[in-house]
Amino acid sequence: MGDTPDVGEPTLEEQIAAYQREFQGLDPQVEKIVSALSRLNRRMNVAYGRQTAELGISNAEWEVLKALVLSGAPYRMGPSDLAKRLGLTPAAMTHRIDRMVTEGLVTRERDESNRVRVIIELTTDGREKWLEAMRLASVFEEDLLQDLTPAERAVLGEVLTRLLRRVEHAQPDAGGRLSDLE
Amino acid sequence: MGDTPDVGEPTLEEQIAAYQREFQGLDPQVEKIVSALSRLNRRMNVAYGRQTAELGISNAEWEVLKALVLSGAPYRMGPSDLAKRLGLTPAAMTHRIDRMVTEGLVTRERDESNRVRVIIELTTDGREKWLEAMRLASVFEEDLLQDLTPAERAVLGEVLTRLLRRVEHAQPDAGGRLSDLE
DNA sequence: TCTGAAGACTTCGAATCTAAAGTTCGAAGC
DNA sequence: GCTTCGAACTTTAGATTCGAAGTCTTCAGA
Repeated sequence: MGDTPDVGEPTLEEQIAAYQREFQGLDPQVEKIVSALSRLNRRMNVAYGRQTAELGISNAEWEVLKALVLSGAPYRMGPSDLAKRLGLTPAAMTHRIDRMVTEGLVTRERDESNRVRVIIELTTDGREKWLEAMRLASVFEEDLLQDLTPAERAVLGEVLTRLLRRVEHAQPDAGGRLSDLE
Repeated sequence: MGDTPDVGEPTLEEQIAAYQREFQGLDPQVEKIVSALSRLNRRMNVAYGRQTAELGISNAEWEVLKALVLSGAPYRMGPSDLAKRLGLTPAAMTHRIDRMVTEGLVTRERDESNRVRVIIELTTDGREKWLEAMRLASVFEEDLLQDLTPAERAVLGEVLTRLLRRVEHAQPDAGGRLSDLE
């Protein structure tokens, strides 16, 4: 359980070695960074999923609560805005909202000034759930970064932000060769 | 659709500010690192998805090809090993293999020495697809890290590996408070 | 040999997502 | 005023997944 989480999964080092063996001309350092990023994110999502499950909500529902809270008071958004924010189709958003309404996490009502629009609003209960989830998540995150020195944290934050900007601002056929991502 | 998962998405800085506003007692630097990690990974997966789509395979199929290639020649694995490796249920693995067999990426045959077992083997075509996908992926990854100095790459790789180890070796009720992750 | 247990895979049903078609409402033009 | 177009949301059909039940094979013990 603790020591060998994934029975079939090779260690990061074994995986890098396998890449070198099967695909020539790969920079091991680049592959190490990319593989570690991917694995780290996967593990973190598993951890978040466990924590939110303890609160009786799914990871999907947590995403919706997060979007609503971060939009600021009065914690209202339309389904299509939520869908864009979460990267879902409007259809999936409709269903997800259905569930969350029956669970009392959000309310759905028509906008009286424009009856085509629908307003999704966070309930007090939904906001409480988000706060509880955040308390768990923040403890987890602090623990995760516990062994990093202040200097390491600073460098990590700066470098990751730079990489993110590079991916986000990638222009097709411009400076870099990165695909257009928007 | 999912091409623009972020039309309504706030910038990283805006999101950190929103967290500070809605949840007291959060370390902005920790949140910055965690948020950047999550976003970066999401963008990268979108990019990988586009590249594999160009080759006529899905991201899911790419994962299977990767597991088989990295297992080394003769590129054979059983369905349950593949399922463990990919984090799927055996049921999902059965269906995914079905598709890939009809597409000629892998073959499925019974193990004659133990007729309960099934052997999934990469086809030449499947191996070619993986190689093409790797060529695209490696170009993307090199471009992504292009602006990082050698020193930054070294620190990033080392720090990410350390974080990964911390998550993977987390002991319930031991040194850290991280939950058991598998 | 026979029988029961365990293992490996598949099948079945429910849940969730995407893509596309459908519905309702609002706004612009004739 | 009527019509048409477009926007916002919902509905429907198909795909993929998980959890649980089912099938087949192997192995150990009576």
